[in-house]
Amino acid sequence: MQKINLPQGFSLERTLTCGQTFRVLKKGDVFLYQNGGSVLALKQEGNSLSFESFGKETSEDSVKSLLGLNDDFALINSELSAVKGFSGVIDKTLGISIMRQNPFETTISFMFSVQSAIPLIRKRLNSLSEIAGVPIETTYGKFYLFPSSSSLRQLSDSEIKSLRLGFREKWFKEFIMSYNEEKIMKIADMPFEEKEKELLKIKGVGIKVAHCIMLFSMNELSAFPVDVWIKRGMESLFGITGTTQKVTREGRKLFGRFAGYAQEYIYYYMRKIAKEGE
DNA sequence: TGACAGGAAAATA
DNA sequence: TATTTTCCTGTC
Repeated sequence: MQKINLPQGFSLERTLTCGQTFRVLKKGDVFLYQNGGSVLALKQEGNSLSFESFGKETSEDSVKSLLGLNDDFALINSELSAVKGFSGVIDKTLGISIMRQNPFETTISFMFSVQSAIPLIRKRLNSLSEIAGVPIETTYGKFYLFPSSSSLRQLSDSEIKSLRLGFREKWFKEFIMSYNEEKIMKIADMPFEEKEKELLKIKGVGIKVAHCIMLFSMNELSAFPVDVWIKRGMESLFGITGTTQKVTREGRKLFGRFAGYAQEYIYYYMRKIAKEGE
């Protein structure tokens, strides 16, 4: 068990459940989450984060990077609150950070997210992991690692069918069959525009999913994924409407280099309001 | 039970 | 090039 001092206001719960990632297992006040080939048991107590690693050992630096703890939240929030009409949103969404996830799992996750609500996405990803992933025993229960590309290639047709991916199935098959880790890593190192262009070449990856991949797994904090919630938010907060392309462009222009953080805040804020309205 | 939720790609103009 | 239509599954 190791401990990390957290930045002021950080919320593990909000960060893991705000929608940027899916395969989180909550066991009481402990969250199980994969990092590389190991499973982390994470627990926050005030400004302290304790973590225990199952499988391979995990360094403190690796946990910090995963959870986006190296981001300068004071700077980010001060820049974003300079945007007229936005500080009220920040006040209600404090503690969320942008995680730095694995591009392979992130691409599949958001490919699965197309025209789907979060519980369904989670179900698909968990089934996939149970079918083809390695189980890791922890003191909090079993956790399946996300499958490697090679084990996904070995799935039978009936196993893939059992995921009930619908029209996403052909994208998934094509992606795993043509997946090349070197190529993805090369894309991750490209400048923003080229990255976006390359990601859009993947079948099943449109502008929203491309921006999710860039923001959550390729260190592009200015990416601005636009889904229905962001459209609602941008309209009600700033009067910005239009196509996904247009809202993406205007959101990036409005918020600048930390637009991705603004996006997470808006997403969390809009969903929270929607829940409270029920 | 039919309406509704949710993005990408193909079709159309 | 910009707008419209089609694609699937799950939930209520």
